[in-house]
Amino acid sequence: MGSEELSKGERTWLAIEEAAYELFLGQGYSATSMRQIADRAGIALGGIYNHFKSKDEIFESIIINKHPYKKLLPGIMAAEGEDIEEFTRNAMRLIVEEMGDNPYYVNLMLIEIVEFKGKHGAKLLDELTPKVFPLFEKLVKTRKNFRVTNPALLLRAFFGLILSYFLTEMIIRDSVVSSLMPKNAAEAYMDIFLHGVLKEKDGKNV
Amino acid sequence: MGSEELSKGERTWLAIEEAAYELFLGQGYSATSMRQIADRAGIALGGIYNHFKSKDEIFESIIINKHPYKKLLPGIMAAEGEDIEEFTRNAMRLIVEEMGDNPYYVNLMLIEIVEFKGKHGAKLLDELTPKVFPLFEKLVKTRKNFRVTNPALLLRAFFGLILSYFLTEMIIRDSVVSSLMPKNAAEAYMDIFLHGVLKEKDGKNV
DNA sequence: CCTACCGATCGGTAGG
DNA sequence: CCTACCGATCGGTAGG
Repeated sequence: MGSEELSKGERTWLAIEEAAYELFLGQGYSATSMRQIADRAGIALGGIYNHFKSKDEIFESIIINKHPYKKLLPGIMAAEGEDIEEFTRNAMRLIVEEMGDNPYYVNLMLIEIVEFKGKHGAKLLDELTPKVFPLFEKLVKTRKNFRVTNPALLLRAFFGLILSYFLTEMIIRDSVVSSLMPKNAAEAYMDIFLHGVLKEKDGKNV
Repeated sequence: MGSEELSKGERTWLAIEEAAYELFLGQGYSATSMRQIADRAGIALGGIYNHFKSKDEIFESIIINKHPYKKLLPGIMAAEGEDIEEFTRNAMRLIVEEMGDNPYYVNLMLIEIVEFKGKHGAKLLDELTPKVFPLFEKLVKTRKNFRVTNPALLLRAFFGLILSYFLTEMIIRDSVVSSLMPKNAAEAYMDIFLHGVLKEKDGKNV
C-alpha cells in the first residue's frame, strides 16, 4: 500500500492520526481520550507525545488532512467545463461516490462546529472561498438560464444541499423512514436543487 | 414570568435544565461537567442529584423538552390549509422567526448525532413522522403542480432545507462570506427549494 | 440542598 | 517508544 516507503516514525504518526480520526468521528472530541487513541494506534500513551504536542494538535492535523472538502473539491473542480446541469449532476455523483458508503465523514464538521465553535472552520472557509467562488461566479455569468444570480447564494445553496443530503441520510439511516425513500434519492435531491419542487405554474409549461 | 406559580423544587429543576442546555449548546455534552451545570444553576454539585439521576438523564430531558422541533412543528402545522407555495413560504418565515437571532439551537441535533450516535434521534423521528408525513402526503396528492411526487422525499428535502439554512448560517456567520450574501437569504433559499436554480430550459417559459 | 468524600480517569510529563 | 507517575478533574454518593 506504499506504507513500505514510509519511515517507522511516519507510519506511527499516521497510525495515531487515523486512530484519533476514527474515534473522533464515532464519539466526538471530548469523549475521546488519549489512552483510547494510543490503544487503537497500538502504542503506549506516552508515545503519542513524540509525535503530537497535545490532543488539540491531533485534531488540528485531522482538520487539515482529513476534512471532507479534501476529497470533494477535486471532484467539484473537475466537473467544470461541461453543461451546467450536467456539471451539478456530475459533481453530486462524484461527491456521493467519494463519500461512499458512510456519510459519517461530515461528523468532523459537526464536531468542529459544536466542540470548537467553528474555530478552524472559519479559517478554512476563508481559504477555500477564493478557490471555489470564481467557479460559481463564472457559472452565473456565462449562462443565462439561472434564476439565482448571486454567486455567493448559489455556492451556499449548493454546499447546503450536499450537507443536508448526508445529514438527513445519517438521521434516517436507522429509521423506518429510509424505506420510504426512493432508490435514487441523491439524484432526486439534486433534481430539486436544479428545478425546485414546483412546476412552473404560470401556464407556460405542462 | 409565571415562575411565581412554581414550587421551589420545580424552579430548581428548571434552572438545572436551562443551565445544562446552555452549556451543552456552547461546548457539547462531554465537555460539559456536572460542576459547571451546578455553578450556572446556582446550587452545589450534590444538589443536582435530587432532581436528576445522572448527566445522561439531564440530556434526555433536554432532548424531549427543548428540541427545535418543539418550537418549529406548531408553526409548520399551522401554516397548512393555504396555497402550497405560500404554505412553504409561511412555514419558512415562522421557522426563521422562531429560531430567531441565533441558529445555535440546531447544536442540540448535532450533539445528538455525534455524541449519542442518534440514539434519541431515531426514536424522535419515528414518533414525529406519523404526525408530519400525512401533511406532506396530502400536499403531494391534492395539488397537481408538484414535480416531486414522493412525500417522503419532499419531507426530507424540506427538513434538509431548514437544517442546511441554519447550518450554513452558523458556518458563514464569522466569515467575510456572509457579507456577500443577499439580505433576504432565507427567502432566496426557500425560492431555490420551490423553483430550483435553473429556469425551465425547454423553451416553454421566458 | 450542602459538605465532604469516593474511585476512576483525564491530559500530560520525566526519565530512561 | 514505554513505564511510572503527576495534579486535576471527572460523575456520582453518603450522611446529615
